[in-house]
Amino acid sequence: MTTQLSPRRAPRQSRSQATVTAILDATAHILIEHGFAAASTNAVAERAGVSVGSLYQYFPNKDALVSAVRTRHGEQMMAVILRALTKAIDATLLDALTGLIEATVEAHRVDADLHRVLEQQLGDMDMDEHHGEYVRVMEDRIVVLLTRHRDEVTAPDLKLAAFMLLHAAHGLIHAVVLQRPKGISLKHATQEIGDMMTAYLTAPRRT
Amino acid sequence: MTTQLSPRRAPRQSRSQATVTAILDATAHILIEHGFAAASTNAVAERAGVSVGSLYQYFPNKDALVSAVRTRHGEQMMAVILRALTKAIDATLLDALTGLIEATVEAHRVDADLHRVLEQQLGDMDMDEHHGEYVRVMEDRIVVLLTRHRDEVTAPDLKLAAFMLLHAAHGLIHAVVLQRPKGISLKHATQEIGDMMTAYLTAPRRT
Amino acid sequence: MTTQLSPRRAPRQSRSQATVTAILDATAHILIEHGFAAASTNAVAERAGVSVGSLYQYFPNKDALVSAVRTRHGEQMMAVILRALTKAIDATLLDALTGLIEATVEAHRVDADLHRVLEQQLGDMDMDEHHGEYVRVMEDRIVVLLTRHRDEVTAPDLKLAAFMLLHAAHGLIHAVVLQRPKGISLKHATQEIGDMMTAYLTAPRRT
Amino acid sequence: MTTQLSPRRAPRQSRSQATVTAILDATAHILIEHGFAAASTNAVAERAGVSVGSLYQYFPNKDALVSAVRTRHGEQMMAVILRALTKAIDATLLDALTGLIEATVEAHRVDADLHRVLEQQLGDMDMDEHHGEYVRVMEDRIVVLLTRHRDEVTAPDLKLAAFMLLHAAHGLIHAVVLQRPKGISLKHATQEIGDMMTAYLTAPRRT
DNA sequence: TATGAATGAGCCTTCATTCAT
DNA sequence: GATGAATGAAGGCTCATTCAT
Repeated sequence: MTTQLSPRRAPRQSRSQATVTAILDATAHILIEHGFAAASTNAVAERAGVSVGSLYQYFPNKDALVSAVRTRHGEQMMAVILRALTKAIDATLLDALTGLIEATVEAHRVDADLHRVLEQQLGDMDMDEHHGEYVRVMEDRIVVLLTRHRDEVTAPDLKLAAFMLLHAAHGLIHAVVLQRPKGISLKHATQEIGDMMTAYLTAPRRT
Repeated sequence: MTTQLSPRRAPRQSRSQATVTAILDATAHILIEHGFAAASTNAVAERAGVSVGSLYQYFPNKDALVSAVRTRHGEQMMAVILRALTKAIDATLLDALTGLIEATVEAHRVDADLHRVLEQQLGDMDMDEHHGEYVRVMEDRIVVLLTRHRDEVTAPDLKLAAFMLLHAAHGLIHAVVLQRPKGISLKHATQEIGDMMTAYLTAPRRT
Repeated sequence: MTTQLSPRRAPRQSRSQATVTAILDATAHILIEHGFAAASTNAVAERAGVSVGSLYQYFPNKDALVSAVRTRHGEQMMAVILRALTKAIDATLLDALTGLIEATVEAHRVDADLHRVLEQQLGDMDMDEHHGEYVRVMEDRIVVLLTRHRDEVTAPDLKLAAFMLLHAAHGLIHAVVLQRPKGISLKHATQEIGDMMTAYLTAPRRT
Repeated sequence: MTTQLSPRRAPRQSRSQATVTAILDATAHILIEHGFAAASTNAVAERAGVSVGSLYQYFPNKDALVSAVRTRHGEQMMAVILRALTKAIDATLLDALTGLIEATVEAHRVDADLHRVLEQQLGDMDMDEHHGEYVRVMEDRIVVLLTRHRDEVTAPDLKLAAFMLLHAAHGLIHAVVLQRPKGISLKHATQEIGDMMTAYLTAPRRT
């Protein structure tokens, strides 16, 4: 999780770091504004204000470039979410869940459009080596969270419960953030998701 | 919901209908087996056993072709789901939900690979004109379903509840069907999703 | 040795044959006039009066194109030489040798410039799969020729003698044809080569 | 024939001389090991342990670089051959010829691979300004040699004889060294070439 | 002088689309 | 209508060469 690629406009930043960042930003921007098909290496280079040659100095090929954008985006999202997860250590189950959901919503909002584009166009390539790991990490963390509140949770299988939580919430957050349904405020939606999760976790179970 | 995409002349299925179907099938097949990048119009035409020229007789351009595949796929999924919704008219709330979920799982399973590929590569194009409509139709139907069981449902806002149901279930079904997590049977997962939905709908609400 | 690619302006010649020939000719021409470096696929296509696309309809890649040019050239040369070899069946040894040399000179003259360019630039690629075979065929034929005149030939090892003949003559012919030394007529040179070969073959051997 | 390609300042070998040598060596090495296509200026510079910038300090462009390699190689070969020619001053004609052939074989063997690569890729460039001169020098020397043995030589035109000798032997040596034919030892081949040359020079001439 | 990041023309190749047959 | 050869814009990528440090 060594995230060095993220924003950092601090004192020293090598020339090349700046160039790499510019290229990554340009790629993301074109991806968002014009889609994958328009993200030619020439277009990216031009928008980044560098030559194609320079682009290839830092990325061996186009796939690596898109991959890097995806990695950076994934790292940013994970960072936000894990921070929330850490902060929730001593909270109520509901508060913890709410915090996690809010963080995830926030993470998706950071770069909602990029997120949308990135979720597409990956099939061909390596289908994001990191994505699977992220999911696993989050499932584990949620299991830890649920374990800490074992007495309140009626669900027998915590691993299953974590899986359910994660993917139900993800589906909802996606719908809320990316489709921006009218008539439902983000705040309200977040709360409602928390309610659903809580209901699921604490509902009386059929013996 | 059985749609005819093109001129229809002969009783059962005209010559051209057959050609269109062949082209659509070929496209879907290549999409599934070799991915979007391999789905060139020439490749599609060859696999369909027609000339590129013929392909362009029925589809103005490649986008229209992929669009048609997506539309057909969407229609098939909708057909399955709506049938379940209709069948569930007189069922228990839980049975109705379970039936709906099962149907959705089934719909996704029908052509899981195509579904996956299709979820990618849309950004550029029209982002599925129909998809939004489908979602709306389903939300409406779910509202109808919930209304019929108004007394059991504690959720105050049925439109919101429908939204929640739809997207939470969708996220889960996607995860279950497309990622095929080990250790969780499809049947068990379906049931668990039903439980979550029920728990959400019938949980005691804070006043 | 099925040479179908050679000049033939006879009655029926399919459209594509003409196109292939045009491309091959264009390639040869550029190779001769401007060298390997200038023989870009685009340049070749333009000179051939077709589009790059068409070029790639007939040749999978640039290497295949150059390879085809080389093959065609080789076939043409072999045809000339083998014809001479066949014609020499009943001739004197000296006449046979002279005929062979004349034919080889002629073969080299056919497209001396192309020959020169082609002798270069092959290292990278397959180094002409055919070239080795050609050499072998010629050595064999020469052995046959020498055998027919066994009594006149003092050289003990005919295979070695064939090797010597072939490569000595080749070196000389190259020098004569490609460097066009002043002061030595082609005719005279050819005769002198014949003399050298005869001298070698019939010289008294140390026991 | 020891040539200094560049500014010379320090007594034995200046700093830059060493750099030039390193660059030349690197070029030759890459040419031999990976072929012309791989010999990019960047690759050469890297292997030489200098920067591209430095490379361009000593060679105005890539052609000049390859040219220099060719020149150096040619000089080395010439040195070997001329030494043999000088040593043969008082020898028998046969011994002189044999010595010359052996030297030439040796010269070709010194860097057979480089020789092979260098024989390619010249068309575009200056076609070796020196090569022609070398040939001329050698022809002259051979004429001198033959003159010294005028009584043994039946060939009337010594210039022509020298031409014949040079190019026949060259063709043979190339075949022997570069193609390494199986079944013929280098020693045996050298001897046979000597025999052919002698046979040619001393054969009875038709009046 | 040495360095090596930056440049960008140009190369090979693909593929959506057209149109003469 | 059907065919498929032909088209050529555009894309990914390389590499000789330059120039600010």
